[in-house]
Amino acid sequence: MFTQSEENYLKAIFHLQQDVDGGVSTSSISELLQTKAASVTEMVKKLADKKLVHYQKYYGVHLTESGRAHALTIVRKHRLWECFLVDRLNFNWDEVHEVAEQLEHIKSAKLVEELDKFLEHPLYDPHGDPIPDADGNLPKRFKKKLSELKTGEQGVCKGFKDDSSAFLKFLAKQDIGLGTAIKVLNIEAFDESVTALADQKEISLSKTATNNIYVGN
Amino acid sequence: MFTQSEENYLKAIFHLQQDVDGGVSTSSISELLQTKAASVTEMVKKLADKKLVHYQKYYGVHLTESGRAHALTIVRKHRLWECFLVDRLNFNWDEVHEVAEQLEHIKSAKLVEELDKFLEHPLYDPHGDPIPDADGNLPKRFKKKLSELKTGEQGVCKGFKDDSSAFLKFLAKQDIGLGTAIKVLNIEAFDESVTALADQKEISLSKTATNNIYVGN
DNA sequence: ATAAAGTTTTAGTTTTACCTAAACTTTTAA
DNA sequence: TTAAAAGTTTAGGTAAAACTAAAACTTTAT
Ligand SMILES: [Mn+2]
Ligand SMILES: [Mn+2]
Ligand SMILES: [Mn+2]
Ligand SMILES: [Mn+2]
Repeated sequence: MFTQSEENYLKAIFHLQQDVDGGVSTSSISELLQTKAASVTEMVKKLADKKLVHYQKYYGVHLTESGRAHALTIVRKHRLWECFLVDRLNFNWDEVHEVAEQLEHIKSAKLVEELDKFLEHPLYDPHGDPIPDADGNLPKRFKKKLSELKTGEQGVCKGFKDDSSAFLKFLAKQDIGLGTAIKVLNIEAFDESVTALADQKEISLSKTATNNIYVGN
Repeated sequence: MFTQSEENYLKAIFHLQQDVDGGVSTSSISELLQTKAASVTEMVKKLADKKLVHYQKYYGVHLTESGRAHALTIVRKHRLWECFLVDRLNFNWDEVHEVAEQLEHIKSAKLVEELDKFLEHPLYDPHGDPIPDADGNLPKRFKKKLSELKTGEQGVCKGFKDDSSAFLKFLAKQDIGLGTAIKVLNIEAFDESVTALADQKEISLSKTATNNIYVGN
């Protein structure tokens, strides 16, 4: 159906679309996919020919319904495979992403649905990211950040904006994971760094860190 | 490390090597991989540059130690994934091959070893083909064919030479699978077709069929 | 309003893995 | 033993997906 490269572009555009209101820029795609802007322009034209994106020269792209639907199937596969790796194969949450990047391109409708069944239809992946169902419906995502809590407030860790291996390893070191209860003890006026109680333990988190942690109750 | 295409060539040469004593011919590779002979010649030169095969113009190729080692890792992955699909995801044995052709190229040493552990170190895949261990050691393969049994002899089905979907579906229809006991009742002098008792049921098998079924006791 | 800065597109290359057609080598069989 | 057939390699080309360099366009800042 689609090439691996086309799928990577669709997924990238899907993710970038969530952070902007207008079209997704050539440069943001090239940055995310580690390619040059010129390569993006070329591919984007091909995707437009295939009616997967709307493309206005110089003003970026956005996914068509068909493009979005396909992007969601890739995201679904990526996150299901991450569940499999963590829940069944003893991978750590900070080492599944690169493998899932490969596995998400395996083409077999039956494989995805059987994997989903095998994992008992998980709603969130090991990083708290929602898994689209077979029809492309996304469970709600928690979008309140730890940095938005005031002194004395508390929340339960529901997901992470940055899921780089570096950040995930850092969180693991502080014993923060999905479900960890975090109470804000103090917010430093100077740099907005936070002193917090995470599962009884007192820790200190920079603004950069608190901005990348989603909380709920 | 290696491209998907290079891996497919290595695996093809590995499989073809088992049926011939001299070098593996360009045409046999091109037939197996559904490419043209000219493409094979090109790739084979590249593999020779990388010291994965020995290549003598006009006399075919054979794997070097390094080429064989890598071919074995791909075969290992292919067969482990087939086990996973059949044993854990409810795939039929005749629908796993194409998916395993994709999965065998996923690059992650940890994934292979964890999958092997998860499956409890299987020795044979769903078609009775032996799974190389992490060091590249292959369990013994049964190589006596059903067509070699004489009237009155019996054997237990241990594997299949042809594992095309068509043949596997045919076997399933006759209720023949790994472990099925088969007793030869009669061999037709005319075309060497066999009447046999397979798990109490009387069935008739062509020479083509009996040539593709391996038996042991 | 215009120039500078930044971004995007176009034009021209490269690499990989294929292809066809022609040339060459080996095998076969008259 | 030799000529035809069969198999293989070489030569030259294409398509996909990347790249660089340079031109074109948009945005921003005087
Ligand atoms: Mn991921
Ligand atoms: Mn994830
Ligand atoms: Mn197979
Ligand atoms: Mn098999």
